[in-house]
Amino acid sequence: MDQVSQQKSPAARRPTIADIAKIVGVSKVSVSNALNGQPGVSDATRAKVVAAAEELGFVRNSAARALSGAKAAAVGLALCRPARMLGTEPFFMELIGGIEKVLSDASYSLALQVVPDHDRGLEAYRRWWGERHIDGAILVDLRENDARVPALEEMGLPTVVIGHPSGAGTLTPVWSDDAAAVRETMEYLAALGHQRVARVAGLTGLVHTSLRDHAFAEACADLGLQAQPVVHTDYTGEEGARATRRLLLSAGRPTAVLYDNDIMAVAGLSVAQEMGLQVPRDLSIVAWDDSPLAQVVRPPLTALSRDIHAYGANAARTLLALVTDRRAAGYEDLAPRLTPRGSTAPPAA
Amino acid sequence: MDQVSQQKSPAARRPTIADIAKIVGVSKVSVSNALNGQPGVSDATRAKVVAAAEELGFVRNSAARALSGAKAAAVGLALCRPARMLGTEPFFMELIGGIEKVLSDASYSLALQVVPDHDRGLEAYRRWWGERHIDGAILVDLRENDARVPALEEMGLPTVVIGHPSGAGTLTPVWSDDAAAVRETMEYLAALGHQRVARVAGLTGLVHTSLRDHAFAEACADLGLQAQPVVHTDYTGEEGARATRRLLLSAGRPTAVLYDNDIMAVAGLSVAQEMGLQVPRDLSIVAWDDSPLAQVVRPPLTALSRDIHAYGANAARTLLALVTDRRAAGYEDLAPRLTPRGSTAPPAA
DNA sequence: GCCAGGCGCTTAACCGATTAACTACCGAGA
DNA sequence: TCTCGGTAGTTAATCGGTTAAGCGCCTGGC
Repeated sequence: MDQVSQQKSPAARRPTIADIAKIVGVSKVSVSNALNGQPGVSDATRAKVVAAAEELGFVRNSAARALSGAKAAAVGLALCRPARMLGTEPFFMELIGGIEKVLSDASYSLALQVVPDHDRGLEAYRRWWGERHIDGAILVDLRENDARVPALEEMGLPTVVIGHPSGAGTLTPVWSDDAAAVRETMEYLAALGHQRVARVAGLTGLVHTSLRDHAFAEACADLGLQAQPVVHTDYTGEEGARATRRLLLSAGRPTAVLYDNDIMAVAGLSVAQEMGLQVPRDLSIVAWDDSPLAQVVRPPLTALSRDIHAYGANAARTLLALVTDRRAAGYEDLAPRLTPRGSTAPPAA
Repeated sequence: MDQVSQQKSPAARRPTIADIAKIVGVSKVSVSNALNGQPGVSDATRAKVVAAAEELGFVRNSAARALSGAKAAAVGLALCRPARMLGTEPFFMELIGGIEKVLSDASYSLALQVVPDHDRGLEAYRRWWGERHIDGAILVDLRENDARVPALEEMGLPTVVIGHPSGAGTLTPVWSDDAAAVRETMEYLAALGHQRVARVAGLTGLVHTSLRDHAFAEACADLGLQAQPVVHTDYTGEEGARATRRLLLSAGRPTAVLYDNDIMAVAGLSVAQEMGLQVPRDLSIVAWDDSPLAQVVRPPLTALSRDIHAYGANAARTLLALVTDRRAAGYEDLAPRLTPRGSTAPPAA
């Protein structure tokens, strides 16, 4: 009786190459070769094998395959954000969409984990790599002196860093020239006649934040604009609103604000309107990252648009190359381009 | 020379239980038992094994483990959305955040794939399950007569459906009572004195859309409100804006609109303001799903809020129970609750 | 007529862990 | 003294594939 209960129900057993081999009347190896397009199998045999596999509904057991040294056909992404912040940012969903597109065309899948901090993220990468769940990884939210970079280098995990080469160590970077975008924006605002431009930035410590901070300060100096405070936030609408309120109440308030994402820009727009300021007459607003959101508000926001989907796709393509050839060149994507809309104009008076 | 090149570089080889066995001087089996907390190993031996494993940086090869019948410790989610729509909806990111939270606490990971349509989604589930990559699945965007339901049933893949039981077949549903939320909202609007309430709905064919449509029609009838058109959209701000424009230009325009998500509600708000209507004096707006976005616009939007993070967490918990015990009860989450804010008021005259 | 070489297929060994079955030993109870 | 039972370990077989090596057989070139 015990033996019966230990036996798997027949329906539950999934067909293996051995089953196919028995049906066709050849060895396991021939079946394996036939199904994998390896040479050494006659067309007739191959056809019979394929037919039998089809009929049995055969699916490769990738565990067994992996055990014999095959690829995992997956890459990992540990997204390090407090859960609360995830929903608000369109950026990552679009990025993931782009990554996914390329991966699934190559029959790769994406292992995704949302983690609260970088340590947990590193842990996820380590586990995936150790367990051979993934062949490569994508690193986002690059911080200055990011501890994950040397750790991943040491692990030998093929990794693409979404972020500036300066912080990527020997890992392969995929990035866009944020400094150029800041410069372009500042020149545009200066040309409109703005003298006091403020910046509502994202998290300090992130490489791209400080790159933009830098470029912002430099542009102010070069263009002879008055130094305005840079306010750092956590990217949420709430903090964007608070930062805006503070800026607009300060003496010598700015006539233009550059926001580090569109959520904050929209929040800032609301605050300005609430305070009785007209946009763009009294305040010009520029959003970093363009999304439908930036276009549906009134006035529609002048934004630094970039094709995030393509950005993700390029990262995935680079990673696939890295996984396959063990090496790949970094990739510089297009710089975000300024898309003027109704939220920017010369300052009144 | 050929032999040399075939040999793996020594650094690349990862330690196995055999290596540990050799060091400690016991058999592989004892190492396995020691590391898994199985009985039959003395404390002294166990300690030595653990120490050696630590020192070697041993990580279990889960492929080998899976081959011996272990769980994959992962669940799958094929997100079926055109890429373009992903970024705009906070819903899924929050949902995934909630799912992830529970999964990662249980050391499970999430296999995510973004697919263009349901067929490709089903394909992904089939592949994952066939390859033993996942132990269970989560199904979202449930359609009426969804072909994926019978397919997953037949595959025997433990699945939690996020959606109403009526469409889930024998799969385990996790849902919330949308009809009740619609009723509550309509009663509230009727109590404010609205006679003409319109609805800007999501995609037709989705189970929850038609449930809401139904509840909407029923509530109109019960409350003696004038029948107003229901406009179906693809959830984007653009379509939300267009639908709103159409509604506001129609004869006997509505005094209140219920939107199926917050993006469209925000877009609708902008359209109304653009057309010179005051919200809420001339038009009341209610958004389905509350997000920071709904709160940062002016006026802040009255919304049907629900804890999406918790919703995802409950789904994941249910799935884990299903995977572990091969059975689990469905779970009805809290109905979305109406959160009145500044966008609703009695209609002007 | 002999050998080289390619084709189609086979057997053997292996990947790294798990489970089953069996052995050796020690102490306690009859 | 013999047996029973439990502990701590062993060896062998298994999961489902892949790779390496080898074996007939046929063809073609000299």
